[in-house]
Formats: sequence, C-alpha cells, structure tokens
Amino acid sequence: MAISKTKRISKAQWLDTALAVLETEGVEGVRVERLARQLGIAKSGFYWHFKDRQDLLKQMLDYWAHEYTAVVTENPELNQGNPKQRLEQTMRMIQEYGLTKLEVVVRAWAQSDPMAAKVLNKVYKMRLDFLREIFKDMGFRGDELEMRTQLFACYHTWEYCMYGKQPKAKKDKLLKLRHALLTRK
Amino acid sequence: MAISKTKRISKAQWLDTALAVLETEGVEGVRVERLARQLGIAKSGFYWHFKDRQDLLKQMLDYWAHEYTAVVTENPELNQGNPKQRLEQTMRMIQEYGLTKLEVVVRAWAQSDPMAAKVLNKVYKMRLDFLREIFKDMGFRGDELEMRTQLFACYHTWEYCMYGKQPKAKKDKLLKLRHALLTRK
DNA sequence: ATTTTACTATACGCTTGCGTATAGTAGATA
DNA sequence: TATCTACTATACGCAAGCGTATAGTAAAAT
Repeated sequence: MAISKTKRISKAQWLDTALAVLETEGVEGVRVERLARQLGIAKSGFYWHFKDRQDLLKQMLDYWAHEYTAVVTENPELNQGNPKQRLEQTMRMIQEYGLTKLEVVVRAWAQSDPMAAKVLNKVYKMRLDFLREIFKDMGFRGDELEMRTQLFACYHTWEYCMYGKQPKAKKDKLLKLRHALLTRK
Repeated sequence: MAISKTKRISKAQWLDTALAVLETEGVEGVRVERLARQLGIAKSGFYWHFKDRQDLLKQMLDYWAHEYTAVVTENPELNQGNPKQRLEQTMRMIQEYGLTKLEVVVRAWAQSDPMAAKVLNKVYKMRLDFLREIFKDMGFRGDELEMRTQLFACYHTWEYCMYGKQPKAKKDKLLKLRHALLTRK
C-alpha cells in the first residue's frame, strides 16, 4: 500500500514526449536531459530504453514514416471506388487528421542528417507512387500525369504549414474547387 | 611590403558564411565559434561586427526577407505585360534563380523562434498579395481566386525542395503544363 | 609621426548537454 | 523469502558553445 517513490516512465512516454518536442522545435530541441526534465525524472532512465540519443532519433523517424504515411498508402478505403472519389477522400484525410503536422521539422532534419534524408525520400517516393496511380486511373498519361501528381503531392504536403490555420468552412470550399481544377481534363 | 599576419574578415564575409551554413544545416548549425573556425580565425572578431549571435541571426533574416522576396515583388519586369505572361515570368524566375533555396530552413526556424516567424509571415503575405493581383487580372474572383493563388504560392514555395533535382528540360515541360492548368478558366 | 579605426589572438568562466558509473527500490517470479 | 527485472536517483568527467577581458597590430586619418 506504500506509495511508490520512484516514477516509472515507459518507452512510449519517452517517444511521445520526444515527438511533441520535435513538432514544435525540431530535432535540435530533442535533448535527453530536457525530455527527462519535462517528464519530471532524472535522465538515467533514458539509457534503459535507448542506447543513446541517436537511437531515439532513429526510432522517432521510423515511427513518423509509418504513422504518417502508411496510414494513407495502405488504407484499403482509399484503394477502392472511382479515382475522383479516392482523390477527394485522400485530400480530406490529409487535412482532417493533420497528417503533415511534422512535415516541416522532418524535412529540415533531412537537410542535415543523411539518416533522416533516407527515410524521407523513401516516404516521398511512396506517396508519389500512390497518387500517380489515382491520376492514372483518371486517364492522365505522360507529362500531364506527372505534372498533376507532383502539383497535388507538393500542395498537400505543405498545405498544413501554409494555410492550416484558416477556418474549416473556408478550407472545405477551397478543397472542392481545388479538386475540380486538378481532376478536370 | 610586410605580409599581414592577421587575417581580416569583413562583416559581409561573416554573413555569407553564416548563410551558407544556414542553407545546409539550419539555424542550429550557425554557431559563432564554428563560423570562426571555418573562416580560419579566432571568434573574437565576430563581436566587433555583431553584438551577439542573436544579432547575426536577425540580420540574416532581414537579408533573406529582402533578397529572396523583394526581388520578385518589386521587380518592374514582373509588373507589366498581360497576366498570363507575368505569371510565367514569375514561375521561371523562382525556378531559375533558386529563389526558394532557404525556404525549408527558414520555415523550420520560424517554427521555434517568434522573431523568425514574424519575418516569415510578413514575407508570405507579400507573396500572396503579389500573386493574387495577377490572378485577379486574369479575371478570377472570390474563392476561385483564392484557391488558385494559394495553390500556386504553395507549389512554387516548395517546388525547389520537392523536385529541384529533376533535369531542367523536364522541369520546363512540366512548367508549361502547370501554367496551362492554373490559368485555364 | 601620432592617433584612431578596425580589426585580431589568447585566455577565462559559465552553462548545457552527453554518456557512464554506482547504488538504490518496487513489483513480479521462483 | 530470495532473487530477478525494470526501472530510478545522484554524481562525475568531458566537450562545445557563449560572451567577456586583455592585449596586441596594420592601415588610414590627422
């Protein structure tokens, strides 16, 4: 019945805290002593869960690659129906789930860290391949196909950071119009 | 005739070096001791030109805001001719002069530093206003005007980091097609 | 020729972060 | 009840970066 004197922090908690810091401050903000302070414990526990800071960083990257990408590319819902509907579903999914919240920091991270660059490039390739299939199903080919795919991918990758704070009603209106423009022959 | 024993480094050289580091590694890479090392001198000279690191950072930001934005929005060449031509000129200018080389790092910087955020927001607003005028001249209004402006601005802000490494011939082809799609009624 | 301006080197003290070592403790297992 | 697992606190040494102090020197201005 004695109250535990030592706080116990799971690996998941370390990761969650690290990801929260990553989002607001970038990789450089992810420091083990700082996370420990934030969790209210000493840093020694960190080294139980992770070999070192680099190990944590790698795991954050893997988590990001899966959570924020596979969700779209592997979602069966987004792989059926007519291509125009699939595209709209994809647009809404990206927007509503904040799937690109970490885009800025991961991109910046990749600029100076080859490990991050490798993961990011793989993810971007997957996204492009996924979207190209949809536009292909609409009948686009060659350079026209590539242009639409790239335009769509680029816009939706950065929409959150560029225009994420607009009211939802406005975003919905613009989404409809954008969908019309991008799918029109 | 005596050879100078002390190397003299101008303020411009400090700034140039800092901007080069900024591009490849982000703000966190911009450290005064590191710049001094790179310039082959001791760091003491730095404090002659700048009050402290923060001062350098502010000046880099101001330089970026001017060099990479005013060039477009204040260019008289881009303020005459028919709107379709003006838009194409703008697209080519952004692409060929690598005007968005620093976009990733500045955006990431703004995420954790209010000073950078302030400058960035101002710049983005100017860019949007500039582009909106062009689309307005083409006859677009209301949400349609806003959608095209935002789509264009977002794409061209991030094109360099997303697709900058494609061969120029391909980029030119896609630019033509994109121009057609974005200006079509 | 002397002073001022525009720098430079060397050296110091301070803070933050890293990784490691040592010595616990609470709860589950044997 | 003893032991093992999964943690935790405290403490240390090291490196890097900041800003400051002190003491130069080369070139330009007077």
